[in-house]
Parts: sequence; structure tokens; C-alpha cells
Amino acid sequence: MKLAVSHPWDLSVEEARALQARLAAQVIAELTFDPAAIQTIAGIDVGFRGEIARAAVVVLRFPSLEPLDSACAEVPITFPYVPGLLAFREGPSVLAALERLSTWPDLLIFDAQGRAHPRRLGLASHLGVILDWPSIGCAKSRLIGVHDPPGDAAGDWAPLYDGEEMVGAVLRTRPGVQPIYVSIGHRVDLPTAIEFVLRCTRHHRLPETTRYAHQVAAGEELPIGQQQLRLF
DNA sequence: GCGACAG
DNA sequence: ATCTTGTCGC
Repeated sequence: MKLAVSHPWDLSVEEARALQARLAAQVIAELTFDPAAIQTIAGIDVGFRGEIARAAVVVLRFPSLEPLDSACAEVPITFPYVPGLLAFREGPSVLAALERLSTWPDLLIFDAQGRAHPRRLGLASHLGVILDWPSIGCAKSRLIGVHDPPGDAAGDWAPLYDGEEMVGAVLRTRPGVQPIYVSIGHRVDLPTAIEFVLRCTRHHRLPETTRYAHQVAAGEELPIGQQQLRLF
């Protein structure tokens, strides 16, 4: 499906930061949909092979987490890795992959930060805004902010602060493993974002959405329509 | 000036 | 992210 998205990606570092500051004002930091109506959730991740970015999107049925659809796209890299400007490096490939989807998801979960960003516009919020679609940021490590260590039980979390502002949550998805960084992307609130990440998590630190997307981005096969093996 | 820094 | 073997722990 074609996406009605017109967005400038070929910008200088200074222009990119200025654009983020403007787009950040468009983030809707509230729940604008009915959580009970969510039937599909997409996991999004990007891998790199030399000078090529390979983005993968996997759509899972919710809450069963059964893979329904997936798509990937390879795009030449045109922007360097600059902390805080990840969207300008991975954004184009993610949009290309989304365009190849045949099943549009109700919610997007990114392997990146959302609001927990210097200008409140991590990749998850950035794409959420330009697509004007519900999104959540779910990162493996910290970009900004300070926090106390979350409790040891699955589901325990600690607020992530940037100064006086709470920008996300440091969530323990499994006992005894490093927590992950959850923040709102667009059109959701933090409690709901945390809830969905937890409900997408099975036996691993990362939610199934992210794990499937990571596999596809790495070139592996996705067991769509097949019975899922229980290896644990 | 020094250190931090999603993927 | 990516380059890379063995190794510690459940």
C-alpha cells in the first residue's frame, strides 16, 4: 500500500535537529485508540550490510502473537549514525518496508526510543508522527535520562527522567536480565505502552515483535501460518 | 574541555 | 549496527 508521506531526509545535521524540534510539537502524548480493539501489532527493526540498510516489519496477531505478515526493504545508507538522529539513518528504509506490507497493523513497536530523546522525537515518535499512527519506542539501551534500577520481577519498572520530565520507563521484562527502555511514540500514553510491550513479551528480554523483526532484518525466515515450535 | 551517546 | 570464540550459568 502506498503511504501518503512526504518527508525530507536529505538534510544536514543542523537541519535534521531543527526539523525534529518542530515535529516533536506534533506528537500526541495521549491514548487515542481503544486498547481492547487492538488486533495486530507490528515489530520494526533495521539491520546493516555494508552500505545498505535492511528494514524489516513483522505483523503479529494480538494477543496470540502469531505472525501474520512481514515485509522488508533494502535502501542505500545516506546518513551517518549520529546519536539522536537515528530516524534520518533508518527512517527511509522503514517506510519502504511498511509500503510493502499487505496487512496494515493497529500499532507499531520500534526497536528504538520514542519520547526518551533529547528533543522528544526518537525514531518511534518521528515515524509515528509522519504516519500519524500509534507507535511505541522499545530500546535495548539508554539514550538519555536517569533512573533508579527497576525491581527484579517481570513487569517492574522505574521512571526515566530527563531533568524534571518523565520521558519513559525502564522495564524489567524478565527476572535477572537487563531492563529495556520503553517510551511513547505517538498517540499512546506510557502506561498503555508498557502494557503492550509486556503483553508482547514471552520468554525473552525483548518482545516477540522486536525478535521477529530482528530475525527478518537479518535475513532469516519467518514461520507465517505455521505452528510455532515450543523449544522451552 | 571532557564524557555520553538508540542502532 | 557490525567485526568475532569461547565461555559462564540455568
